[in-house]
Amino acid sequence: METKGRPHRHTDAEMEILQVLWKQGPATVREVNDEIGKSRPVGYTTTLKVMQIMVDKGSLRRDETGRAHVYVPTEPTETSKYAILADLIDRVFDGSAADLVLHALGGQKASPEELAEIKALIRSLEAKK
Amino acid sequence: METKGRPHRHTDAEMEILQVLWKQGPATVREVNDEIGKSRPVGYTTTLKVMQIMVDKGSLRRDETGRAHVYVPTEPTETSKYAILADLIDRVFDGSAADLVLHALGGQKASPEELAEIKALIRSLEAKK
DNA sequence: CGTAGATTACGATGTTTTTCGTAGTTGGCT
DNA sequence: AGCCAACTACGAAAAACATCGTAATCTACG
Repeated sequence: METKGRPHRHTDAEMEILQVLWKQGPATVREVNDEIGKSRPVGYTTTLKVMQIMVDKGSLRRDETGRAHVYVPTEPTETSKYAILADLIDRVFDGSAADLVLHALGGQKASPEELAEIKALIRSLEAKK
Repeated sequence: METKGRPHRHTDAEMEILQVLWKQGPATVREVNDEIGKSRPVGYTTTLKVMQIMVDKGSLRRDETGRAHVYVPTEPTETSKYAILADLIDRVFDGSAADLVLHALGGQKASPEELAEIKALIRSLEAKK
């Protein structure tokens, strides 16, 4: 295959691991594997292997001081999330962030509190300009 | 691999084709291939093959009346977009649509008009409750 | 200090996805 | 009718991914 010009793109297995690291902070293979194991069976060495590949690719860094290496994403979580969104907006929503937002909110997935939060953000964006 | 319980998931090549069909409406392989060709080199039979696979999988339907078959997505565009978002919200934004929206808006990609539009939607969602 | 338990390294395998070549078909044109 | 250009069908190679087994390595503990 070819990574059609999307440098920040992660495979499914990689995304799964990133999620855990985002949620739990720096972690060992065992910790990540245990967490993934909660939702689906997966061999320890499978997780290890993918994490090693991610280090090779540069998407994870690791501290090899201790017995069990501790892994951490190279990029800040926010940076990754923005990149993933930018990619999706470009590929699916025709470049329109608003279109994506409209769809996201249309999918009845936001609570009143969340809607309020979003309104607040919009107000601050409008003020800032 | 295993499709970890995400029935509506399309591969990259499939997404690329869907995008063209979403943008241009029903189209022949040639039309789709020409469009993709604008951004990257790809063989005609490659596109053909993927589109045939998509017909097999049920994500495209085709009209075989004419010489060149005309393809169209099985699912409404909106349905697919909702599904893609739901998947992303689940996998990257921890199930929070609001979190996704916040990130999308934080990426300075929305114009004042768009923000107004979003506000309007929020108001209508709040009213509906 | 030697051994059990856990961890890392690495190679191999199976599956999915992407890619394309070749052959066969069809329709219009002369 | 016969030919040419464009199209479809199909198989198969290549690339990318995910998965795991085995071996080597380390460390803590008894």
